[in-house]
Amino acid sequence: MDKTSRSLPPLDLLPGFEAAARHLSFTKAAEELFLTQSAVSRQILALEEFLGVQLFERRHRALALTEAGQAYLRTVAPVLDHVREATRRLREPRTGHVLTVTTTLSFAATWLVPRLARFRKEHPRVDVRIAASGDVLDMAREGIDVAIRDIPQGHEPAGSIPLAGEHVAPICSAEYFEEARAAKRPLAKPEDLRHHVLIHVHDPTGKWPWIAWETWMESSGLEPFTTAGTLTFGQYDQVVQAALLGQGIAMGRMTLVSDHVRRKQLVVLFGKRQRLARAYHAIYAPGAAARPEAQQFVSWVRAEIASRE
DNA sequence: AAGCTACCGGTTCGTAGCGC
DNA sequence: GCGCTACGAACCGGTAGCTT
Repeated sequence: MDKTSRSLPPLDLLPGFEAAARHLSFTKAAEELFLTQSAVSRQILALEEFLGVQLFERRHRALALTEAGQAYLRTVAPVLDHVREATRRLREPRTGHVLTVTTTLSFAATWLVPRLARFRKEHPRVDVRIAASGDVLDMAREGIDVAIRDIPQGHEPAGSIPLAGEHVAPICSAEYFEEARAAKRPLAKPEDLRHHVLIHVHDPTGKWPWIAWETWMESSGLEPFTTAGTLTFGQYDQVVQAALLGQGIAMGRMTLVSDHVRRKQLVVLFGKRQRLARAYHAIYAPGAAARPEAQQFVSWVRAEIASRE
């Protein structure tokens, strides 16, 4: 097979390329890879010859990536990271007590991470790894044991375990609530929101309509109205943080903010929580349901949620 | 199985260019 | 001039494939 018919380059050249691109130095790449500078230089030359494009601009006492080199690095680096991670997972001692959990960034940041120490206390032999991502992952391929996701009603995958229904309600910090009352701008009824700043999640693609203020207003039978201002954040945990700091009124996802409400740091406004047609579920990866640590983790999440509802 | 050969990927050593 | 860089030639050792 000649090189023009090969779709992959010689794979042993890629770590040299990645290291040289990262350090922008053949010498430093060589030190990292326990090779000589010359060997790295030859690897890069061989790769460039295979690809038919120049990856580096050789300058005096300096190295720079060409545009092609930058583009190639953007693809190659994560692939090598994946291979390294997969290799590490295969080679690490099989203690059987490492549990990898994927969930959304918002659930990880606002619910899971603050409670994880409690799970560790109850199950000190289980090492939990959190892979927070909004993407739907291939659990088997990514080495994930358990996923926690909020799933629309009717779309639950077979075997998923319901954890908690999702409710939303306007929330603000207790201090903000009191100050608003003292300033004669009380938060007694939904219409009072017009005198306050509303905190939004930046959602240009409409992925999370159920936590949009517009949806809540519509469901509450309110005509759209302008408010004193808006604050917008990219992630839901930032929304919660802003509400805690008294920067305005946020749309509270009750499962995620229940601890703050219980500690009276956050106040649920207008006394009414809207139930959404979606709920948090735990999903086991194929084969993971039989692992005791996976069962322990899911049971613990259920118990934690139930105890705070 | 043993020997030969070609090839590959590495090293060593030397060269050249440039900035300080 | 020194120190750092990349590059190239010559060479070495291991391996795969072929021949006997």
